[in-house]
Amino acid sequence: MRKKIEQILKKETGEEFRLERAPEGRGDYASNTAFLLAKKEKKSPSELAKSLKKKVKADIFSKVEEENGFLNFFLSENALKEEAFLVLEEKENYGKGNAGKTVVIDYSSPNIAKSFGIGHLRSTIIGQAIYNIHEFLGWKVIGVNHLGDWGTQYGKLIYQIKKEGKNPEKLSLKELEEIYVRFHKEAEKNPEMEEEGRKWFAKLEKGDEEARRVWEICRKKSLDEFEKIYRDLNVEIDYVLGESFYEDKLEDVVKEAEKKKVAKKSKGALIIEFGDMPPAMILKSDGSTTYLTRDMAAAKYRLKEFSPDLLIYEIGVDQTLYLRQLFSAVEKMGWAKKEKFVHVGHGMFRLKEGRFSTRKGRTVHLEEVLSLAKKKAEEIIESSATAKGLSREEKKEASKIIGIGAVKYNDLKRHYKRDVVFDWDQVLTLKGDSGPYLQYTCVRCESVLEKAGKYKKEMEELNDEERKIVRRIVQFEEALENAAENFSPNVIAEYAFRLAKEFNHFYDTCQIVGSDKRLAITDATRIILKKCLNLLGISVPQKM
RNA sequence: GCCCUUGUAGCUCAACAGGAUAGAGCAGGACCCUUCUAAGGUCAAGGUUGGAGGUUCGAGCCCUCCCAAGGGCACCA
Repeated sequence: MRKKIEQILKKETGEEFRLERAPEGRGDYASNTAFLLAKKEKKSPSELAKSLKKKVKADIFSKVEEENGFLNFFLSENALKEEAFLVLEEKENYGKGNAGKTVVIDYSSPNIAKSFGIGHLRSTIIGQAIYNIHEFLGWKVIGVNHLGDWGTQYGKLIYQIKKEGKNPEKLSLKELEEIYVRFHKEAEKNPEMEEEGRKWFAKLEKGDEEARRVWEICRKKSLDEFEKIYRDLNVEIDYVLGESFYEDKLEDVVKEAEKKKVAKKSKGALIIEFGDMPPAMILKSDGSTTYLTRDMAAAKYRLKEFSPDLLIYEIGVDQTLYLRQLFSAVEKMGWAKKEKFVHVGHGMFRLKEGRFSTRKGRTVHLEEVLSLAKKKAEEIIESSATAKGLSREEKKEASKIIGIGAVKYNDLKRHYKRDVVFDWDQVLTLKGDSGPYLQYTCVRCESVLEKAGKYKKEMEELNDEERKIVRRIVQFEEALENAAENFSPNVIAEYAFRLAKEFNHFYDTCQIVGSDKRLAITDATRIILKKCLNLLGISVPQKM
């Protein structure tokens, strides 16, 4: 809608317009074009705005006003209605794009031999939302789970397992994590253990049978566990291409880097220098590879295999420097321009008391969060009047959808960039600005529509309440676009919350059943809200 | 030490390119269920956008300095 109007305005006035949402009571769209022109032409903005106003004739507007240099555009009733009917017609396809480009998204990417911590939740959920949004806009999207399944840490783990004489088959992920923690504790006193760990990783890289066997077991166990969590979270990642996948591609990368003189020797290791950043290593002095070597191989592979227009890395902000180095290294190698790469660096979870720390026992396991959220939803659903009549099975299913929705939304409503202070009360909120609030509003629409039965797709004159919601519905595409451009699912979350809030107010003040126009508005609201939630990876229960 | 990021109501967060009166939720206060789902709604209260300068017709957003917090800086990933 906005783009359409911008085009019309350009045609009629010959000027570039960049519309923004108008403040309450000042129409539907506003423009500051006159101010921008005023600077260039040294004229008064107000004068310019007035002369621009005269040129605008499109009947998509009911009126155009000039106020202190701003131009305020009021959409005509017809334009609004037509757009609302379009929603009803196209349903869940309303707003679908046809970008025709390809994007590879690296997200979730947990480390193996560790339980899935709350830390990986953000990458998983935000990554999936960005995936959904791009897909809906017509991108070909390839999701990659860059599993952390290779590296010295597994040498250390194998060493410690052997030292403790444990049978890896019988260890749970939690126990593996504990063993790894013990290694670090002991290594503080015996630094030579670090060397042992590195040796075992070198063995692993050379294909040592024993090292290989233990590693395989750990990997398999982790994958099984992660699968379970992904299923719960309703997340499906197209490819699991862990770091180990690139094992046989690393030598080529190293050789190519040497040949192209991108890398050079330093203190027995092989490094890449950048000038504006500290150097990074691709080969350690003992000849084993690093994280960067594998990520370079991964980038090369993705570029070749998928020919993407864009590569998104949804990884914590603590990796910012590292990823800048990676993107720069890829460019130095001549594989792609670094502008093709984007790091969506989400802020880290923290506790009020400080950082999460496995060693200090300050951890929160995702499983625990999800099960508590489900439990709380279950309690509310039991005491809820509106969920009466649900069977026990249905209640259980609904609590699962609601609990998980709450956890996801709590994460997605924030701007990805900022740290999150982990607070049980907030994660488990089922009221107010929360996932369940949106789900509830959706279900509420559904319930009203069901009660009303069929309605005629007609709309007579809109009153203020009705108009307000239709205006909001029309803004959906803008929110969607904004979310995609900035890799910010929170824009959609916020938009959906606004719509839900306005709808609930409308619901409270207007009798819906019995009015075709109001039923049409309710239906459109339902479609858009559900779409928003789906894009965020949140399902809606039948009843709640 | 160097580099990056952040600072908005008591708490947790929004604010779409630098735009008009800075918006929500939670907590606390006063109300609304014999009308369509009260996980809802209404009203009131809550702010010198960390501080000081500057640029601009206009600054939470841009620049400089200061303060505070977080993160990163070669054999972890």
